[in-house]
Parts: sequence; structure tokens; C-alpha cells
Amino acid sequence: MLQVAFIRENKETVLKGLAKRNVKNAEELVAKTIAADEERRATQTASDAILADLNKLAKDIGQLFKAKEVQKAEVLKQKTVVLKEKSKELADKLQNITTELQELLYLIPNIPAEIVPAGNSAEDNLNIFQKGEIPVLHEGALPHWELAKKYDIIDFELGNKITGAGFPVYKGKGAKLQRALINYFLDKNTDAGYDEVQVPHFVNEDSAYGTGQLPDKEGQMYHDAQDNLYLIPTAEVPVTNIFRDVILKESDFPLCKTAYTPCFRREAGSYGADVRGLNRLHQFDKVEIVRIEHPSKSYEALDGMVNHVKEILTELNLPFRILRLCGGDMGFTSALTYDFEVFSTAQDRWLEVSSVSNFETFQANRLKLRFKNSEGKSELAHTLNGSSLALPRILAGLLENCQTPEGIKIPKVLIPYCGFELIN
RNA sequence: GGAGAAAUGGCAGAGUGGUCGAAUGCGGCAGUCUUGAAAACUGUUGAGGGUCACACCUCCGGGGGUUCGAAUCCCUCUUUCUCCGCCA
Repeated sequence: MLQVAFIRENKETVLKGLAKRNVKNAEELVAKTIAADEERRATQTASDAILADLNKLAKDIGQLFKAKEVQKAEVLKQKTVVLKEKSKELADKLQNITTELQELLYLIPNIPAEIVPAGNSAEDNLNIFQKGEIPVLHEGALPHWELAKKYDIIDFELGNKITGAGFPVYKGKGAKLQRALINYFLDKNTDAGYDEVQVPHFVNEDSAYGTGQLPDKEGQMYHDAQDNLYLIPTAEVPVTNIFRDVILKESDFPLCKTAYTPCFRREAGSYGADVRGLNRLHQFDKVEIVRIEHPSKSYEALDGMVNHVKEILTELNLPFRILRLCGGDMGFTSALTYDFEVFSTAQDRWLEVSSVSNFETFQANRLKLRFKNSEGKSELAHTLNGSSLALPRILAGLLENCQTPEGIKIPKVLIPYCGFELIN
């Protein structure tokens, strides 16, 4: 959520940013927000004035009672009646306008960074880096879901039976390879200075609002209505919320966390060929990195995260590219996002395996995540996160790109983690 | 799940209807002293809104209520602790 004061004072910047995202009715949205903010402040001022009067009267009445001047006190008491009525009225109005303002603010996405390209869709994303050779597969090479079946390492039907579509069962070397990947990713992250945390897989409403999943993505999360808890769609939510309602010292920066969690996504409305096999699941494993940074350092940190993920993909020897997302394709809360895509050779398509973003103060504002700056004033921190990495599509890429007539050749770095070199 | 107790500033801990945004101690920061440090002493030290700056307003776990006036009384929710039950 953007700060109202920022919108008020930087109307043009906001409009320009929204234009880059192709937000419809941006003019109207911003105008309404500014109007609501003005009304809110005017109402608050009026309400405060009456409250001040009431406070004064209450104090005077107290004095009079003490002085045993009951008559005079009763007279003043009468005077409060009208004021209280007015105050109630204004308080209601204040509440309404505050809610209205809040709802408007929830509709405004983050302002894209300067270098974010304009554009409407994935077509307009900027390919800024590509590495790794796309292997030429042998005759009869298979897509990963066929390989999974052939070697009996992932059982989609079994998952269907137990739960439903999008909940696969990993078996044997498949299960072990998953575990190996998780450990390898976590080790890479902790070696790079990220503190490992284990967090709840359910979050409450406040947390879901804190990182921006609510109210924009309500339908994407599994919801336990009985206890009003949400299954996490990403570790970003619980991990970033560690810092909700926190005031840091400048010396606390940078705060770097990593966590492995399963992720749960309803993915309502997405069916078809794109979701075959491991391409899109309702439950999948992911290792996440999260950073809390001083505003002056956050873009440096973002570059660091990008390089970190780059290194992992290079070690895995997978062909990948990095995209700088365009305004139209970027997430609601992000100011700048880099997507990492691995090439799925047998499917002849790129699969997103990581998304690394700087949210600047957008999440911090909702989270009330601040720090004391050098002048002793509270200032919003910057939050960042990225996948490092999402498991299923990495697995898909590995299976497809590393297949040989003899079997799947495990990348060198993973062999110590899984204890075998070949799936056959 | 049942019974009881509790929730106050970074921490500890007073405060049971008005003078309380809140005593006191510890911690933090600044200063005096010192070659420097420690100790001692002095001052300062919650968040948000609002204002050019003041004034002023809100916040004592969350929400609601009683009252001219609530940290203090009532209702409700949440959390923590103790006892009982259940249990990986």
C-alpha cells in the first residue's frame, strides 16, 4: 500500500507509474483517493476539536465536584450532551471515510521503478540475461511427466486419489531428489548469509494483509473458515510478517532470512496444457529468501539476490534466462521484479522458477515495518524477496534436460545430497 | 476441551473513576568528570494523526459498552500462566 501523503505530494509520479502498469481509471482512482484523504483529515480536525472541548468540560466538571459546586457542575454536564451527540456523528463519519480511503488505497498498486519497461503482458518483458546451452535431446526424449512415469518417481494419479489434481506424490528417487534440492538450496542460502527459519504454514488475516495477499488475492489462497486462517501461498508471507509492527535500528540492516515451506495455491481458473505435470500445482515446495533493507541499499540488495539465484542455476547447469518484468506483468506489490526461467527442452518452453522483487515501502507500509533513521525519526524499511528456488519446475527442467538413453543424469552439485548419480 | 488467574512504555513493575501518556527501577541516548574507559552525577528517552511550528487529538492485548470523565467498572474476543483432561 502506498502512503497517502506520498500520493498527495507526488500525484504526477503516481499517475506516471500507474500508466506504466496500464491501470484503468488511474486518474479517477487517484483523484478519489486524494479527495477522500482531504475529507478524512478535515473530519478528523473537526472531531478532534470537539473532543478537545469535551475533555476540557470533563476536567472542569471534575474540579467543580471537588469544590462541592454541584449546581455548576450539573450545568456543565448539560452542555456535554449536545457535544457528545456531535462527536458521535463525526466519529461515525470519520470511520466511514477512513474505511473508504483504506479501500481506495488497497486498489492502488506499487509504483514501478524507473527501469521497469512499459508493456502489457509477458510479451513485453525484457530478456536481460541468458545462460547455458539448450541441450539437443536424443531421439525419443520425453516430457517430464512421461519420465516421471517411466522411472516411477512421481505419481500424479495417486495424488489425485488421495487429494485431487495438482497434488502429486513423489516416490523413491523422486522423493529423495526433492529432499536433496531443498537441502542444497538451503545450504546455498545460509552460506550466502541468510538465516534459516521454520515458519507456520498457516497465517492469520493480519499477516495476509501485511504482505498484500489480502485483499487482492483472496481467491488464490486456501482458507480455513473455522479458524479464519490461510494456507500460505509462499513463505514470503510468514517470513516477512516476522517483522510486522517492528521498529528496527539502522544497525539491524540487512536482515536476511531463508525458509523452506510447502506452498499452497488454488490456481482457480487455470487449466489446460500449461498445467500438465509439474508445470502448475496446488501444493509445491519452495525455498525462499527474504531481505529487509535500508531504502538506500535495497536495489544493491536486489542485484545481490539476482546474482545469488543466477549462481545456483549455473551450478545446476540448467539453461536459463532472466527477465525484467514489464509494468503490465509485474505483481501488484512489486516495484521491480526479475523472473528466472528455465528452459524445458522437451516441452519447448520456458518455465518460471524464481521471481525476485523489491517492494520498496509498499509492504512495509502495511506491515508497519520501520526503522529509526539517523535523525531519530521513524521511516519505512524496504522489503525484498525471491525464490531460491521453486522445486517442481526445477525438477521438471532437470528431468527433461538431463535425460539420456541411460537415464536421468543428476547434476554434480546434487550428487552428495541425494546419494545417486542416475535415475534409471 | 473444562476450571481459575493475568495482559500497562525496550524490559521489569506501580497505578482500581478525574490532577495518568502513565510512578519507580533497569536498559538506551546526550552531557559533566576522566588521557581514555568504568563508576558517580545531570538531563533525555513510546507510537500515530494534525500543524510552517505550536496547540490539539488517539492509543495502557483487540473490539464494544457504562460515565460529564475509564489503564481503572461492565460485556466479548484473543493470547499467556496454573490445575485437570487428551495427545504427536
